Amino acid sequence: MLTRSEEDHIKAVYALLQDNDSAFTKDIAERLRTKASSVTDMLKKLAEKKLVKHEPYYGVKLTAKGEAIALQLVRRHRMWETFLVNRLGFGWDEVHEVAEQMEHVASDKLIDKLDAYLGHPSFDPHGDPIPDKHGKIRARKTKRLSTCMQGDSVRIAAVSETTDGLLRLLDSKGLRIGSVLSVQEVHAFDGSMDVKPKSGAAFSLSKDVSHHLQVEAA
Amino acid sequence: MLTRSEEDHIKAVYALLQDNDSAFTKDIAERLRTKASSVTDMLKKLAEKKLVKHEPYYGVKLTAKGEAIALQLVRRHRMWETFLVNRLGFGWDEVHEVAEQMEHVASDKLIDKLDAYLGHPSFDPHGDPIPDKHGKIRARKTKRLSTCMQGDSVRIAAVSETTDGLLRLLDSKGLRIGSVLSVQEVHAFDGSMDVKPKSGAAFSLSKDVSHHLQVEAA
DNA sequence: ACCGTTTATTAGCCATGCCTAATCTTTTTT
DNA sequence: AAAAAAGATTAGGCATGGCTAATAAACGGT
Repeated sequence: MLTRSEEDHIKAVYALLQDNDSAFTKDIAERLRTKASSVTDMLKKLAEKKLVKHEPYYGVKLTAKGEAIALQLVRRHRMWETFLVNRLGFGWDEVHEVAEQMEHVASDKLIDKLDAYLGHPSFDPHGDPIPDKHGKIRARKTKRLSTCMQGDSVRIAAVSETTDGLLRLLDSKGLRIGSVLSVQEVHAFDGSMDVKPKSGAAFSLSKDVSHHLQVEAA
Repeated sequence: MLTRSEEDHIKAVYALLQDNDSAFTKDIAERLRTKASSVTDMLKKLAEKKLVKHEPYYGVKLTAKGEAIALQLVRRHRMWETFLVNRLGFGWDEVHEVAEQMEHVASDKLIDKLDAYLGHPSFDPHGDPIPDKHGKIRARKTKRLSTCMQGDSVRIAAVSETTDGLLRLLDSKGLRIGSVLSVQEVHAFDGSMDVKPKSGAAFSLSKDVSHHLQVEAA
């Protein structure tokens, strides 16, 4: 059995490995609102359990076993988010904290039954893929909106940050998963871009925002 | 904020106070599968927080504040049990452990929404009352089947023990919440009684069983 | 190639929540 | 009433998972 803290560290490493190919002590500490020295200790412990490969001073990767655990946690987290939004009527900006607690409830049978109850969803309310029972993630070819060029027409597939602020900003502009928009202009100066939704007036998005929007060709 | 262990101790005290008018260190320890000395430490801590009144050597009671917390925990526990059985299709003998974990998820909004989603249930799958948002418990006039006399006709209202063994035994005899049965004979020797369900043949129940069946007049 | 900055690690401390063993209290037996 | 038993508390120890301060390694700019 893993402790809650061990699970949190594995999840943090997994999340960081999505963007970079090695995870660093400092970033893990920041994510967990803890200190680098605490993280070093935990990495040592997880390395002994063969869940991570830790090269001191050079960052950490997950072993196959560690990744499998991370995928289960991601599965549980996204499944509960789906339940909270689709069944209980929470807003997509309200569910992260609660799911963070629920994901640590350990029962395979529970998640299997929940999966069936929700109709075996492949994506959570933020558009992120839900790993299946065996940890398989349904592949999609998406890219960041920030990498798109003038004239591209795209559909929003996922929002890769679950802070209240970003989600509420999208709500206020009428953007949600599935929204289709075309890129009007990209400003080299600050990376901001003007986009026009299918119906409605064009508006501008900062690079901070477009960077976190995963889109697919529309 | 309370820790998980603090919550567990408060719940144990509450449960013991249902049957006796003071809770003892030894019994709390047994319930929590821990040792008496650990319980003493925790009681001291809870007493400082004004959640229990602890008279060393003479047992412990809950303060109003402590009882309010216990009622919230009971509410969460029974609400999740209801969800697991009524929505996810778990058997009533399978849900205790999982609910034990889920009850520690802290979010008032979550429980409010779950309450509405389940249709504001007043009783859980074992027939136990679910305290409302303010901790009020819907009163019923029930008694233990073991206190009934020959000729009484009663309906099973609740099962006051959530061990797999008892629940499966009831399942095997076709007994569930709402079952109606009449008392044929009570044996003074061992306290066992012969009962006859509305439809079907009579059978015998040991005192261990009848003691845990809460019934109301049918 | 060196020096300063950034990042990691180690060493040592602390709180929590558990434990065992020893020492009370209270209750029960004789 | 004294002895024994049962139960509760205290004293002291241990593992976990945090922390700060001190040290070590890697990196970036000159």
